[in-house]
Amino acid sequence: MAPSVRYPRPVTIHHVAEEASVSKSTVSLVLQGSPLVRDETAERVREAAHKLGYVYNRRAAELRRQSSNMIGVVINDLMNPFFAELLAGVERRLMDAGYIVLMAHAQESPDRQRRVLQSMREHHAAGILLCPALGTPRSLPHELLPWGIPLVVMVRSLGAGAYDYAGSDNECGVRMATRHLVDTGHRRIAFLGGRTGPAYAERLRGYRKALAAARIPFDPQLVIEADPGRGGGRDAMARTLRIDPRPTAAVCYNDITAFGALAALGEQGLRAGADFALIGFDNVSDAAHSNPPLSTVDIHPGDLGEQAAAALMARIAQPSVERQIYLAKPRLMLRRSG
Amino acid sequence: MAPSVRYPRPVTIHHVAEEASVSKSTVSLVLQGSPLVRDETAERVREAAHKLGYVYNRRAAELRRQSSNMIGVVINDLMNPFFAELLAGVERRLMDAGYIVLMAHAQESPDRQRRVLQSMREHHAAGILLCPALGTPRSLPHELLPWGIPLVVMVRSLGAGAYDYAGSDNECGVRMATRHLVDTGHRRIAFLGGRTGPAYAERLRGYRKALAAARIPFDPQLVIEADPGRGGGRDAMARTLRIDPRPTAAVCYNDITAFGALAALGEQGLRAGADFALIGFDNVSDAAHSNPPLSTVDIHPGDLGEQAAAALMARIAQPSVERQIYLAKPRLMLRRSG
DNA sequence: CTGAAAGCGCTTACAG
DNA sequence: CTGAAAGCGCTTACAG
Repeated sequence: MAPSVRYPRPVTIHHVAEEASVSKSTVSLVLQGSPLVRDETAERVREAAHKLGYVYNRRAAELRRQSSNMIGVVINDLMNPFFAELLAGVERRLMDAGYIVLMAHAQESPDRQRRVLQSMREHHAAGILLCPALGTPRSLPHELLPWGIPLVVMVRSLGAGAYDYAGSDNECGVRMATRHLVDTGHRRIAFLGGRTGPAYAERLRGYRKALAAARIPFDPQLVIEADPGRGGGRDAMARTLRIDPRPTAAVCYNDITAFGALAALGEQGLRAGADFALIGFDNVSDAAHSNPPLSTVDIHPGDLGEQAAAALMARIAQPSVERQIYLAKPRLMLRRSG
Repeated sequence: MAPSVRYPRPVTIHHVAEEASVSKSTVSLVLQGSPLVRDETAERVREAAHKLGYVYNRRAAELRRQSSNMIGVVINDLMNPFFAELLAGVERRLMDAGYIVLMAHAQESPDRQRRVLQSMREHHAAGILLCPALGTPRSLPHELLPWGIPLVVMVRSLGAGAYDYAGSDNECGVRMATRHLVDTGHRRIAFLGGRTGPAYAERLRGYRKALAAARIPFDPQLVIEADPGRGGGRDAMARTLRIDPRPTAAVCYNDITAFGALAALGEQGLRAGADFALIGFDNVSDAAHSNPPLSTVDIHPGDLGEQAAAALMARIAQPSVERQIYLAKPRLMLRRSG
């Protein structure tokens, strides 16, 4: 059960009204900056409020007017800086617009995710920004429809369905990266890391398409699955270096996978860039300062979060707007690694 | 002004009561799992609630009983994985205890911080976990006292004052790291990165004490100030390598500073560990997979967040408990870099 | 064991 | 321009 705390009785508009010798309604009006109240009266009310240390009770106000300025945002992998940056972008935009965020970290657990969603509903969130846990049923957006609370899905697509979405063009991004590797002379190019999830399939497709375009036969041996994290990237690279004939380049599922791969390369005394070409995906801020700095596909994580927030706010303002799909346009960001 | 959204009229306990042919009070009772209601009746009520798609209005309930299960947490630098991990720990513990978190990213702006604090107050947060923005007045905890809302300060101390605090033993951690460097034969040891803030002073002191203990004269030229980030670490290391005679080792203000330093080392064709010994501070999860893996002072970021949350919950449960101070015990985590 | 009533702190027509 | 009254959805003594 939810824990609770009691507070000392606060000063309310009632007390302010008394102090200023007006009615509660008048106080409420001036608090809302209504022009209906005479300046002189308004000033008296404000002074009384200040004198008594009045603090607005937003919960009471929102209950009465059936509104809310809280937005639920659920993130599933805060350990990945990509999501931390996404969250920062979301929060920045929302806060600037006067919202406050109810944040939950579902840790890739669909069950935990379900619970926080329910909790956000009970708290009357005005909208929800969801970056779905791996394994989230595709029906989720549809299930939330009757809740009547605006939703935008971020980063991980949930298949066809009439929900707003903000993500990146995964296929195109990886295609560009792979093609760059081909253009710089590589033939044995691995696809490193990742394993499941909507983004994985799209990125892998980009890899295959670029290969096909260059008439390089697809070799399943070169797609090395691994946990989509640093450890996974490290393992994946270690395995890659044992393949015979050895690949000379790789595009990674995401930046942190690439960081792990950088570590593995270092362990073998190999230098990314010189001895092995490596490209990541996301362009988290760390990428500019890794050893060596990572070439990557830039999808502007923070900006993506801002766009998602903007889409949600648009949906809230106008529930009937047509379906919004924002796909960050990937840009190849070449640094030292590839 | 805060934006707002209207919702369709929801089904309330009133409707459930009608459907189940009981009074509102009875419905409320069964919703709370009270043993005062006959099983048969309770079951009928639950069925009615389910049938009508009733959803509990927590706001209304909390307004009535003057309680809250929302905890405000303000983080100031989400771009630093240390804080992201801290946040994840906080959230994990809080959610498991039935709370939901109101999260804000003040981005090191005391003004922004002030606004979100105010907003959390208006929303009746049951408690606040604050990792203060750089430049936060030391009087802040004292100013919040009359708010009557439990507060625990995290990571960055705000000087003397009667507030709960969860952080790490900075001085001790850096002393251990410096001493390790001394013990492995280094004499010219730099202190890299950081510039201001409470943690900076403490860490620098640890460095000086370790030097003093080893009878190595302190050389101000070897403390290289820089932004406490990756870029700063990179610059700082570049500058360090130009010092004559050149230092052979460094302890860094934090892990991301060390990551930047790793990059700078790589640019010069130097290998951390072999050519230059480097130790970080925090032990963020990336540290295990950097190139090369980073030796660092482990203060268990996630755990620290959990402890802070636990302290807050203890304070909420018992407002009169004596002052709580949790200092993570640092452990030297030796990997490849130093 | 269950119901009628008051009240949490606000807003919002509606009179005047 | 200002006040009295009803009501948002719940909980909680208090009767019965």
